[in-house]
Order: sequence, then C-alpha cells, then structure tokens
Amino acid sequence: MHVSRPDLVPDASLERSEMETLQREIADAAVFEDALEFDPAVLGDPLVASTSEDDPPIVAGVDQSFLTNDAGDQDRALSAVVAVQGDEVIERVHAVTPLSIPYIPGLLSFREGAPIIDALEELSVEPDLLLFDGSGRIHFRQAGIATHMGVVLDVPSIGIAKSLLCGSPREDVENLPEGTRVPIEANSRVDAAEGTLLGYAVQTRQYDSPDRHINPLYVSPGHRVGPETAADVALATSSSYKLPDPVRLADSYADEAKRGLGE
DNA sequence: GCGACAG
DNA sequence: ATCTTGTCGC
Repeated sequence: MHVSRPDLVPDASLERSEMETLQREIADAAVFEDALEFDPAVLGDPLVASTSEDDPPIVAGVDQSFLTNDAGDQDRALSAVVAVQGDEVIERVHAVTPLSIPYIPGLLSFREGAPIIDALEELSVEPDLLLFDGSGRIHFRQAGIATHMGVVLDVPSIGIAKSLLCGSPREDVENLPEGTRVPIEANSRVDAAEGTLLGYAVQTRQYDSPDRHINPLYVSPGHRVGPETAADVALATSSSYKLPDPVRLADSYADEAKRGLGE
C-alpha cells in the first residue's frame, strides 16, 4: 500500500497542540459513512459470498508489540499486518520501527502511526478494508488511530477497541447477549454535537453461564465506513473468539515475530 | 484543582 | 502495551 496524503501523516515531533490541530483536519477529511468498493454483506454470509462474481474482499488486521532496549525502555514498535481473504490468510508482514514518544491517551496515532505505515508499505496485496486495534471515531477529536490511518492511506478502516476512550453508551453494556450492539454517543468530552452516534459497543462473544461474562468491543468507523457497517463487520469477522479474526491474528503474529527476533 | 484516559 | 502459572468452568 502507499500513502495518499503525505501531508497528514502523523509526525511524532510535532507540538501537542499541532497534533491536535492535525487531528481536527483528519476528522474533517474523514468519511463516516459507507463508501466501500465491495458489499460488506459478503463478509458474514457465505451464501451471499458464493453468489458474488468478484473475489472475496481482502481484510487486513493490524496490531503492534513493543521491543525494549537494555535500559528497559520501549524504544521500538513491531507492527504486524495479517491479510485475510475469505477464510484464508494470504499474507503476513511486519516492520520494526523506532519509537519517539510515549503512549498518551488521545495521541496514539503519533506513537504507532509511523510503524503501522512502515508495515503496510511491505504488503504486496491491496486490502479492501483495514481493521485496527484501537478507536476510530470514538475519540476526543473524532480522529482515533483507525481514522488517521484510513484517511492517510485513503482506505476503508474500522477501529476495534477493547475499552472505551470517551463517549457514553446509550444503555448498560454489562452482560449483553452475543450478536447485539449498544450505541455509543458523543458526550461533553467529545468534539461533536452531544448525542452524535460515534460507534457501538459490540458483543461478538458471550458465555452461556450466569456466573461470568465477557465485555463488549468498542467498534467505530475509521474512514469510509458507517457505524452500522463497522459493527456488522466486527460481528461477521469474529469466528470463535471475541476479537475479529484479522485483528486476533495480527495480535498473535506481532508476538510471534517479536519472539523470532530474540532467539 | 479534580477526574478521565485506546494501546 | 507488558510482567506471567495455575486454575476455574464448560
């Protein structure tokens, strides 16, 4: 893949206020509605997929692991990408990139963005959709890492977060039935009209027993995907685990590749 | 000043 | 994110 908006690439050397200004530009450039070149329905329904004349869409999951130097600091990120088509893994790539800034809530893309772009540039196939570990529109300035990457690359993207950064669930999200979703709307901490639909809490997996339960994922549009479709995709790409397959595979590949460096 | 805070 | 064995439950 290649960068289509070099001017919007996250630059870790910017001042904090400049980063926030760039995020507002990203949010303005982002499209929070469906603008895909494939029918997302083929992802979940094998019947629909078999009816299609086209090849199945390529969905790539992206995740990072971190490397520590002798002093014990996290000085490099290993960004991993796993491209899936149908139920086949068609490519896996990774890149190791130096880190310059620490994790700061709300500024994640300035820490992990460059490593992610490095890894995606290694990919030979062209993904139709990117799934990121983190938020998309569910962000203080509506420009989470999935949105930032989607806009810079101009590719449809979705944010898959394991916890909620901001915004408020319309209802209780405790112990939701599998397959259900609860709207997440903008609150005072978000740079959007109060009540704006930012994404969904999505329950991809749930236990049967009343004893324990699984927390939902927080799914939001990155770029060129609407909130409903983002939630649909999260459910359709989650087979046996809580996380969508591409993201889970990228997660484990990031660890696997890291271990491969040590020995 | 206090609280909240993706990975 | 990361440090990490056993253990509870289906």
